[in-house]
Amino acid sequence: MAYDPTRLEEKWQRYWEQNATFRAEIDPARPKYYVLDMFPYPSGDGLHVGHPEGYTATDIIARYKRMRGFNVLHPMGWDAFGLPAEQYAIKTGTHPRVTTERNIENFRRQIKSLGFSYDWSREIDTTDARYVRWTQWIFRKLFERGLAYEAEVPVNWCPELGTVLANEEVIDGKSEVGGHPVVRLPLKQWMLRITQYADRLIEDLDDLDWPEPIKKMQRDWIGRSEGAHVRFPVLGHEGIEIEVFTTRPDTLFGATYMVLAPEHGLVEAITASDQQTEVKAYVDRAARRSERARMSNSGEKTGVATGAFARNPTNGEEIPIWVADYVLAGYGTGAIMAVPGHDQRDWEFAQKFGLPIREVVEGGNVEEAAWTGSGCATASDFLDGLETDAAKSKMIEWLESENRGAGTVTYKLRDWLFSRQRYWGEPFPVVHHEDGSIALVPESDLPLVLPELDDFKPSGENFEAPLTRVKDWIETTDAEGRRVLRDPNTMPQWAGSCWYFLRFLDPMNDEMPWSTEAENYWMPVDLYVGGAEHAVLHLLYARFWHKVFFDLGLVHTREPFQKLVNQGMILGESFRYYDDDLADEGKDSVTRYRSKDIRETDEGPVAKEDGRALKARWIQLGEVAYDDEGAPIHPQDAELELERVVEKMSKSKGNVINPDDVIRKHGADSMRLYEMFIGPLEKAAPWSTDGIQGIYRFLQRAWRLFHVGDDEQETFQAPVAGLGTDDQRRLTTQTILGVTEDLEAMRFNTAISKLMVFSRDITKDAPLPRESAEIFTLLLAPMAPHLSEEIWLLLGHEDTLAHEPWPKADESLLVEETITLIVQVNGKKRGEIEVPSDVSKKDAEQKALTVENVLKTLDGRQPKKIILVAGRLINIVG
RNA sequence: GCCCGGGUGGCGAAAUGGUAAACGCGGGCGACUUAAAAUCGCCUGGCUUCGGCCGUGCAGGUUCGAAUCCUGCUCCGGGCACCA
Repeated sequence: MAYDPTRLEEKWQRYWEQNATFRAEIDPARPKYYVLDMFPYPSGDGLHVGHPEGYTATDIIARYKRMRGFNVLHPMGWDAFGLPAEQYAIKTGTHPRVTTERNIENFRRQIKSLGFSYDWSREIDTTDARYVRWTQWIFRKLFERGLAYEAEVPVNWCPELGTVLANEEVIDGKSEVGGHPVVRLPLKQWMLRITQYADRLIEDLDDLDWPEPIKKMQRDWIGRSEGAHVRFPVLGHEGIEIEVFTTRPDTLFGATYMVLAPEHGLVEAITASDQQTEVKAYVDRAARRSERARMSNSGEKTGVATGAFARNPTNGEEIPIWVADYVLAGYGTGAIMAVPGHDQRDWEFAQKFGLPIREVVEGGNVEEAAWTGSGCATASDFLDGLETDAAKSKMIEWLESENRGAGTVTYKLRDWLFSRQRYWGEPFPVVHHEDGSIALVPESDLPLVLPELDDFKPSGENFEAPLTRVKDWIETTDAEGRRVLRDPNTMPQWAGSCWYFLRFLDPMNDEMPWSTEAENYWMPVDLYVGGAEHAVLHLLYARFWHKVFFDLGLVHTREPFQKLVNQGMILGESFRYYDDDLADEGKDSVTRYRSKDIRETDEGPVAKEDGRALKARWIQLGEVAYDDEGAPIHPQDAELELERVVEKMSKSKGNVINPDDVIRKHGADSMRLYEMFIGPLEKAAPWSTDGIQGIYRFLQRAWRLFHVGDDEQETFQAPVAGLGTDDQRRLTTQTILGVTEDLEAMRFNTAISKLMVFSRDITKDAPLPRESAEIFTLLLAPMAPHLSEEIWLLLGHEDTLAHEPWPKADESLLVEETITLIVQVNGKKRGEIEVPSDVSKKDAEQKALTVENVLKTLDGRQPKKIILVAGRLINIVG
């Protein structure tokens, strides 16, 4: 039989399933290894080639670790609540549950077709009532601990989506999903007190084996800063003080004015009567300006004086109080002391409005720019002469002893806005009493399931969730028969993914979310692989919940994910041109442009010729035509040359590769190997339709190592008995060492290249020996499991190779009697010499100096110095 | 603006102080074939007066020796962005 991936892959996938080959059970006698993928949201588009990249990497590690004797937990599931299903429901009336089930079905089929070694008996679905029950159970715990609370907060309301979004889900004033505009308004919402864990979320990063940039992004996101709170009394308003936060208490003597954010609560109270109109106008305007507009002209400072003054507590100076939107209401206290000498923003503001600038730290020239570095304090009374750090401490001491302020820590991280005005999510397990108090739904009543609904539209105008309309669900009675209201909000999609890695440990448990026994054995996750887009959101939220579980005694590790790897994106090759059909009318008179005839401007692409506005267009991958030189051209217009662009795959760009097609044509093993071969896992790389051919050829060559005859009449040929020649044994040993090292370091691309070298050279001078044949099959198995299992069977083994021990290398075979040394003169290669492997420096030198080319280059000069690098080279300096 | 990551053949890439370009794609030549495909073998950085010379974004530096370490610049990708 010729190599027929479809036949083999179906056969072995069936075998693994029927024999439960990858079922994982707790076994205290063996070391465990938990390897996890970020589980997918099952979208309607199905899998794209990007998904299997990370899944293949974890699968190779899972299979490799099994062969190394580990008890491997490798599960898969579905993060299935989410906006797309709900939006599809709004459009078509199809219930999200129906869409979700269909999509899961398709995802499962596709993922299974790649032959991953998941323990499917542990499959979970976050929308399953048996799962939702425990998500709600966890919410109860959060509520009981005071970590969940309701608050009237300014939220990001997205009219288009009809819901609020977390700060993290808003990018440049637009929703991360769909790019719809977002406005700020105050609403009552569920919040989770993640800020209480801010310090631990920073500190515990230190011991994690994560990419440094991801750790840094998390630290920056939490944004811890140390400083002081200082209270400034307002003149003429007995008892009113403005509290500010500063990281530079050492510059207090340089504070020459103060600024309140427009939203600050004291603005109205302190504004002088003759400034009322102006201040009110400014505040109103700031409220109307979206976050985006405020940021876009960040350079230009605006503001207005309140006419009020405050007293600087250190020197008694009276300083003016302004209102300006460069001070953010949500950070610190929403008010600042302005030190224009030593803060660039204050400096710019002071320049524009003619406020005094004073130097209180030496080191710069405050006439020209703010000096934000450290230095000796000056013009600061009792701080004079102290270095910045000492001055800070001294000032905090003074503030505390005078009761004017105190040292403190502030974070950029806000509490987590945890409710959404959506249908397709977990309902909150709470009821609201008529007196406004909140009670938890008793544990025995969980899960609280979603009521049925026909119309999924958000009721946009009142900022209400769709569930508000289900009166007979919302209105209910509690155990004592009192009328109570359920909460119409649902949890955000993050809720399910905050703890799914724990549910995998014990997915059928209906007594507890997971058992202590399972948690003790399996946790933490040893390897977690997923996209870098989850660097802050998912990973921060999941770490937060995990720490709460730790405090509750539900888990025994501080951190859930010991090692994290971000896989790079697989990019697509697309073919672009431009036209002037801006309104997409498809009219006949459209003019098309080659990429070289356009120019990018801030407003978008324009024609170089006449500057008219253009729109980018793409030709679908399969429809591109080629001219005689092989250059891509428009299928209907041979004159129109297309531009090859490597970019993220998307439907609109026509560059999406469907894994089903790839598997049909070349098989799952080829797909797996190709994705691992195109480059380092962490790096983005373009999909190449030609490239997979090379991998397919390699697998065919591997197959033919064990077969004779032509395509029609190929029969298995058993390897010859024994260990083979010395060269064969050496090559086999080198391959074991190389592949093992590469797999340990997750360098799959170089591991594959070593197997290619083996398959090319092993039969060069002698037929394939059994020893090498078996070793090769086992080394290839984690990467191309279907092909390897079939060969293993042909070699006469009855059982799967999934639990065969990993080959051991006999390193003594690598020791050679003679080696080749490179001979360099002044660092340049001039020849080679054969020497005994334990050659002395003297002997090597003597021999090197007989090489004709070396003598010629030296041209009679005496060697000044000789460097011998054992086993590699000898360098003669002369 | 600030902070990361990166720049090596026509392309994906190897090599992290010691022979630059392993492995693969693409291209060329040859074998097999009536022919083609498939397969197998060899060649494939540039220049060359055939001795060599040049070559890892650019300019310097450290070193016997630098893609690798250091300084400055440049371009590309990502993150953050008035956080006091």
